[in-house]
Amino acid sequence: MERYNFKEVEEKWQKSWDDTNAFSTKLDKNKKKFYCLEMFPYPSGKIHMGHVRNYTIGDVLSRYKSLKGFNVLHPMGWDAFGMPAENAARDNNLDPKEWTNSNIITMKNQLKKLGLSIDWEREISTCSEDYYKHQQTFFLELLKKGLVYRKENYVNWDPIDETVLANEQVIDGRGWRSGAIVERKKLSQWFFKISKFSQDLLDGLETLNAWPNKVKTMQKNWIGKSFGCEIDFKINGDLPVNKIRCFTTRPDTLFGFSFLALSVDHEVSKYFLENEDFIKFKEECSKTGTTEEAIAVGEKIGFKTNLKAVNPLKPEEEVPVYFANFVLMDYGFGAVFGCPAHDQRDFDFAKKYKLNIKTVVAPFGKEESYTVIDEAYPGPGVLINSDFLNGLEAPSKSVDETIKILEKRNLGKRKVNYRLKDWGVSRQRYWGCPIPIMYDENGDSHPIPESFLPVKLPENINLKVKGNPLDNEENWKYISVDGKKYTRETDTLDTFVCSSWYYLRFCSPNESKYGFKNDEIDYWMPVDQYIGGVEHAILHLLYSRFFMRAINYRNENFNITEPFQSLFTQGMVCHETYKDNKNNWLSPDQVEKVGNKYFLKGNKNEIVKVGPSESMSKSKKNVIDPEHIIESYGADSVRLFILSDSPPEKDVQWSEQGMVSSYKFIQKLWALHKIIKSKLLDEKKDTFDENIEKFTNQTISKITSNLEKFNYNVIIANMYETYNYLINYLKNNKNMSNLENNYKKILICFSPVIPHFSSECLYEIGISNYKWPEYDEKLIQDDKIKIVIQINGKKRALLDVEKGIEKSELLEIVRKDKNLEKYLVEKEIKKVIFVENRLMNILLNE
RNA sequence: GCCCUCGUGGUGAAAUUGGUAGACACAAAGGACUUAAAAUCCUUGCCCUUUUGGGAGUGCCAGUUCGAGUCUGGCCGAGGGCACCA
Repeated sequence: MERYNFKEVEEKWQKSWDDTNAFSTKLDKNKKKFYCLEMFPYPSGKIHMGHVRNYTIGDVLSRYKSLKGFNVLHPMGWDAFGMPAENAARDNNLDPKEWTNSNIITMKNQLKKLGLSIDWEREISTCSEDYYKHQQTFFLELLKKGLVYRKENYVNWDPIDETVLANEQVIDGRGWRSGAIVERKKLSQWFFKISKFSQDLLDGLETLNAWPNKVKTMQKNWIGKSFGCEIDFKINGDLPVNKIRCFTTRPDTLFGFSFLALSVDHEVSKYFLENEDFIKFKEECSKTGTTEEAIAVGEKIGFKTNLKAVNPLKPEEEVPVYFANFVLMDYGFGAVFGCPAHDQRDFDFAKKYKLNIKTVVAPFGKEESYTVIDEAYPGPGVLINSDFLNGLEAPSKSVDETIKILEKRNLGKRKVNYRLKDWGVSRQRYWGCPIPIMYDENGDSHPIPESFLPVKLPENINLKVKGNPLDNEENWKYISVDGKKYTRETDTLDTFVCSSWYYLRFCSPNESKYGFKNDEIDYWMPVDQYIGGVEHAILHLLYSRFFMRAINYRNENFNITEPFQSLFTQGMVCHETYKDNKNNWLSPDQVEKVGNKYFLKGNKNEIVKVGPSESMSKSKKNVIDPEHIIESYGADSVRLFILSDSPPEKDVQWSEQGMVSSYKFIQKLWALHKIIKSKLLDEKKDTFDENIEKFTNQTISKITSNLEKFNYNVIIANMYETYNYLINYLKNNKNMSNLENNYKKILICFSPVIPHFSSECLYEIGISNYKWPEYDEKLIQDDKIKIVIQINGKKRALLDVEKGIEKSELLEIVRKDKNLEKYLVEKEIKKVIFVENRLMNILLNE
């Protein structure tokens, strides 16, 4: 038997697709469009299994939609700015641009070997001037619209390298390269006013019906709308501070007020800048990281002032005012009203500083005797110990009621607050899009004039400097405009900015004047299906949604608010982890499995420790190189395997055995193909066979609906079922006249998953132009069905009956059935539940 | 710590969306073919019964229902996100 030569076949078809630009797309208003987009990759060096999975999922969909007659846009590009290039370049004395571009070439070749139906004529790279120059235009447009501003913000500062660190570069509070203890430091930075659109971004979520609920919930929580009240607390003390404004969602617990906590950056802090203890305290606070997690987990510490805050509902009561490390200047007004009995964080703080803990909410039914002792009670209940508020249901009625009282007495104001912070886009790095701004001698910022745009990144620069490399480029740093000398902005833009609009660029990749053409985005946008990792659920997706609104804002020609119509978040590719006896990570190809035990390859004496299966990552060495796998088994086998084992939205375990079985399956399909082909050549074809007709229609129906629902793993099962059916069927059947037509349809159904194999087989039976097959609804129905008979809810029989059988008729059959007789004899039937074509449940009087 | 998601055989999973739990595959055991091995094919798969058959069973505990993997509440466990990785 001739074996299937995947190498030859795959190369042949890939070349043919390349030569004919088979997947290049043009705007065609007569055709319905389908824009399929997968999150574009960072060109880190080689593609990894996560890419294989992501792009296979998108490719299956694109090929299917294309066969369905859509004008499919399926582009690919490179998210090419970012830290890894800068680090690799710095460590190996390379140019980030060369490093990036050579990675792009490698990865593009690897993607082509997967047989993806990509329109490579639309390839873009965010680090090319052609791309980032438009981004500078957008930046200046947004600046003009008042959506960009400058403010001070904290960063992770490495005092040895004199550089800003990303959160991931801070390991256990120390800089990853220098080992210095990382400090919080304030820097003046550029911000996008995403908070202006808080409500709009929240409302927009309601329209995204084809997004996973979990992503919508995450974004909703991220935006963090809360209803509450702003309260001005009267302040007594020896400083010229009369009042401090607070936002709270629980004004109803004011009678449990026991301290007021301020951020160390609160304006009141200006009176403490000469206080040595306060300075020390502030330094102590700066050691807590900048992440929310670090603040939440870290110890709560405070600095007591001699100020007192007055309880607005009980003017005779004064409580101390503290500075505290857990209060953020970004949220509310940088001041928190502390009610320890009903907030765990406040409770911990109060315990530590021995402050009053007064219970003001009791769970329902415990109004008489309830007191908070060991932990805060944040749940619902009834207000107690609260004077005129007593008895109100908390928080459902009490919050609203309290706000009314505060408003009436002019002590507070109803307010909606959002957690969403403005987007800081300044990065103190070289390898990013330059921010088109310059500063005059007073330090005031000005847009770079149009005639000086784009601002190009300087080349051949020294990356091994302290601080920001661009800041050290004396030849680049200064610009002279109209005879006046300016200093350039040396920060570059966050790479999330690049990925916030790239999907527009794919619509007009060659437009040179502006980032996109209106008629092209009008046709192609929105993206019909966006596919990527759930790790982008919040930031990238929210930033993109913001970016569309920002361009839309005061722009009559731009009508997009939601860029991604449907979203699919795929799971990760996981593999077991291995360690040797010195606890060093081992890669799977260093490990050998004998029986149930794992050994170091070539050394049966050293047992390898097997760890849990985790997302493939270089640091844990549990990676499988897709290129190597494609070479050994072929692209179709890899595509088949990566889809087969788990639903695409869940994590999948990489398994060599699973991979081999996919490979074998293709070989079996090839053998089947040869049998069918020989039957087709046989001239005696006199019988028309209904069975295969019916089977084919059922298969088309199943695969079509599973494609629509992203049940790609089930499609693979459908493919196995199809093989199992056909191989048995052909054993027992002579030649039939309708074999070719049915086989053709089956091959087309397989083609989105295994395009090379299917193309070759279709070609071999002489078919080159084809569409997605339709199925006949009448043909997929069975006349005979199996119906479940339950007695008192327990399954007792499975009966073969005519489809559509009536309740009374079925009951007669049941009564006569020998196996069921014993249950029914001498019993009275109380009730019969009948679900047509499904089941009958007979309830007996016991 | 906060937010989100997910728990079904030895393993990955399927289940017409409240109606036959375990499709399809991997692994294992037994068998067939073979001098032998590989490859391939067949059978088996929790407990009781020789069989027919019966029982338990979808992380744990309750609840709703004629009926729960699916709905509700509580608990336990795993994973993801937490604003400068992309």
